[in-house]
Amino acid sequence: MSSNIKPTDSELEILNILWEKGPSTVRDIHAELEKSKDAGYTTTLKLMQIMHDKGLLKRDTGNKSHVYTANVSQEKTQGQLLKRMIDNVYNGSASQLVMQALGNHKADKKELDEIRKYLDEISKPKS
Amino acid sequence: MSSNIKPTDSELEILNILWEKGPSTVRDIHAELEKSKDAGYTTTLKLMQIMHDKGLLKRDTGNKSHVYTANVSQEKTQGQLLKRMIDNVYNGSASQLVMQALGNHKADKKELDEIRKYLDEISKPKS
DNA sequence: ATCTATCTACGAATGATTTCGTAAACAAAC
DNA sequence: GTTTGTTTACGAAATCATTCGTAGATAGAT
Repeated sequence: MSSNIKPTDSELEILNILWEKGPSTVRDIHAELEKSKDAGYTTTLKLMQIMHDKGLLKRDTGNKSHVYTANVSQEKTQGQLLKRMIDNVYNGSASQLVMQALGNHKADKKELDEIRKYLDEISKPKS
Repeated sequence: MSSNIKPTDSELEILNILWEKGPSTVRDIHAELEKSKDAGYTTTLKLMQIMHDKGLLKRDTGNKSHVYTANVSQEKTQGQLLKRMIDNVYNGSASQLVMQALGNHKADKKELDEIRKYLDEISKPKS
């Protein structure tokens, strides 16, 4: 596999911002990060440079301020982390994870209905 | 919070074995671990000593071979890790995690029915 | 052209995890 | 009691993530 994604927690914070906001400079990301934690600017810069080295980000160096973009999709990353979680924490049982997620986080009625609908859909033999 | 559990991957492997097998010596754990990876005996020992220092394990030093037991429950640990995952990876949306888990890991019919039953149960106003 | 702001690059310190070698304690067998 | 094998304890190396200081490049304003 060329793609075995395992971002750290800090890297995930940055990816989340990039997924939501789209292409951003270090300054942009740092401004967002500062809302919830405090870190030095060069810390954020270094993190993003490392992520670029790892292939998690790509960047456009055309301007003075480089513009970074996520180089991994949100869905694929979520999927990989989820699979790791199911394997390592739930011993391979996705349904057990699902039930614990439903139980602990009291989704509201609308969400539950949505899930039910989704269940029906994937149960249908024909699309 | 006295309990903010964040075991590393290696620590989780050991916890999984202890949860399944119950109280075990370092030798026991190491024998299990060797089935899937190779690590030195003293590596396993050191890991378990650190886990004991952290409060993840408790131990009985009565005999020559100390007997270790998990000092955190499987459910609580799963719950904490799951919550962290929902917050950090799914931006707080449990239902989105659920749907991706259902979609990617094609649970079989029996599992799906089980989940549906569970859904109905937690939807009921009265227990 | 010079000054000022900002940005990148680099290197190093810190801290945590993982690994393992070595020594000392211990028990069982001889 | 001495040897042999197993166990614990300790310390240190190797790796990785995180943090930040400093230097040099760059663009814009005066």
